[in-house]
This record gives sequence, structure tokens and C-alpha cells, in this order.
Amino acid sequence: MTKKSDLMPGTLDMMILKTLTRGPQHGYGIALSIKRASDEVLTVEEGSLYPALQRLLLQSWVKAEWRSTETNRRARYYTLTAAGRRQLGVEQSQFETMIAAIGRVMQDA
Amino acid sequence: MTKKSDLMPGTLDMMILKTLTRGPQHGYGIALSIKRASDEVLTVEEGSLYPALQRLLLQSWVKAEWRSTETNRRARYYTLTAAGRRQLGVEQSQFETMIAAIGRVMQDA
DNA sequence: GTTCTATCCATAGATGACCTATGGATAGAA
DNA sequence: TTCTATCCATAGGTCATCTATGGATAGAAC
Repeated sequence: MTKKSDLMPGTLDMMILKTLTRGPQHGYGIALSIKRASDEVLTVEEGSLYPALQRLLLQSWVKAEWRSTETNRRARYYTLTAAGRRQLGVEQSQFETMIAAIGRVMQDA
Repeated sequence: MTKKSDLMPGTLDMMILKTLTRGPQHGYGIALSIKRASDEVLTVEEGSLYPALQRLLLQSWVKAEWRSTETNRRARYYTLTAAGRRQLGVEQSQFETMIAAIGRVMQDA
């Protein structure tokens, strides 16, 4: 089993895509969003996050542009594409299927 | 995301331990149990199963002995140990925590 | 009687996601 | 001016799982 602060493998891309449905964000902001939404249970390391964003860019599930933050710093803002939104749907339903199956295996009977 | 027939990484050991709470079983039987319990959604490949069983043996979470099956074939029967039962509890609660956290990230809000 | 399928064990090597470690840079607070 | 938080990104390692392979036997099918 994974350690407490680790992620569940295979769920990071899905969570990033989901986070971006709430609007464009830069990498650091995505990491904070996930951390806060999960009540500090999930911590996305930068060494996981940026490679993941590169993967998503390559697939054209997100696009990126350099902009300025409210605090006047340069940052790369990521936006969900239409394909990314479709992909999110696919990953969500696969995830649900998987979790439901594991639930059946794990139930007492 | 993982493919449909794949496992969710990090959940195999937990499912094996859970399966063994229903009594000793040989490797092949464990794989079938998981497949059936999950309504054929989860397929444990032999290349995943036997290394997993070696891990569990090393940790003394299961023990093994050679016996004969009902159909007269030699097979290695795996039994859950007390430590294995404790470990199952740990993994289950970590899993629940993780799934709950992912659920919060994935909920529309 | 032999071929095929299901049952059974196990390892080697590849893949791929994630983590650790590292490096760089700036804004604003102390 | 030093420290912390904010921001980006890559290289290298780890580890779980999969693919591919190899071996062996029981019983059914033909």
C-alpha cells in the first residue's frame, strides 16, 4: 500500500483535469487546490506534477500559456481543452468501475 | 488511467489478504476468487500474482504449504497469519482514507 | 492415444507512474 | 539582506504491475 502522503497511482491526471474544470490555473495552484480539496490528505509533489502536466500537454488535454499572477509573478496557466474534458469523463467512469469492483472484492460476505 | 482489465496499483496485496480471510487458497484460486468477486472486472495476471505472494511471504503476512487439491493436483496453499490480518486492517483504512480524499477532489462544487 | 483445455507454479525483463533530489528564479516580509 | 513562499522544470531512482516465457499434470474430447 502507498504511504499516507503518497497518491494513488493512476489518479493524478484525473484529479488535475478535474481541478481545471474550475478554471485555468498554474501548476503551483493546481497542487494547492488538490491539497486543500482533499483536506491535506493528498500532496502532489512537484516532481509528480510537472511531468504529469507535460503528459497532458502532449495529449492536448490541456493547453498552456505564460501569464502574470495576481501577485505579479510569471506563471504558466493551464486550461482544459475539449478533448481534455472528454478524457476526464472517460477516466472518471473507469475509476468508478474500478472502485466499485474493488469494493465488491473487499466486502465481507 | 489504467486500462479496463488492469488492476489499480497498490490494491493487489490488500485484495489478496482479504481473499484469504475466507480461508486458505492456492494462487490460482485466489486469482479466480478476485475475478469472480469483481464480476470479471479485475483480472490478476500470474506475473502480478506470484510476485505479490512472494512479497507477502517475505513479510510473514501469509504462510504457504504444499498440499493436494480436490482434483488431485499439487498446489501451494496460502494462509493468512495474525500479522497479515493486522496488515489488512491497516491497508483497508489507508485505502478508505485515500478514496475519500480523492472523492472530495472529484466532487463538483 | 493424443490433442486440447484448464489447472497450477514461477521468473525475467519491460513499462510507466510517482518520488527524491536538485537547480534556478523572483516577490514580499522580516 | 535574509528568509519564506511562490513558481518552473528535469534527472535519476524505485517499485508495482504487465508481458512473455517456461514447465508440468489432470481430465475431457475426439
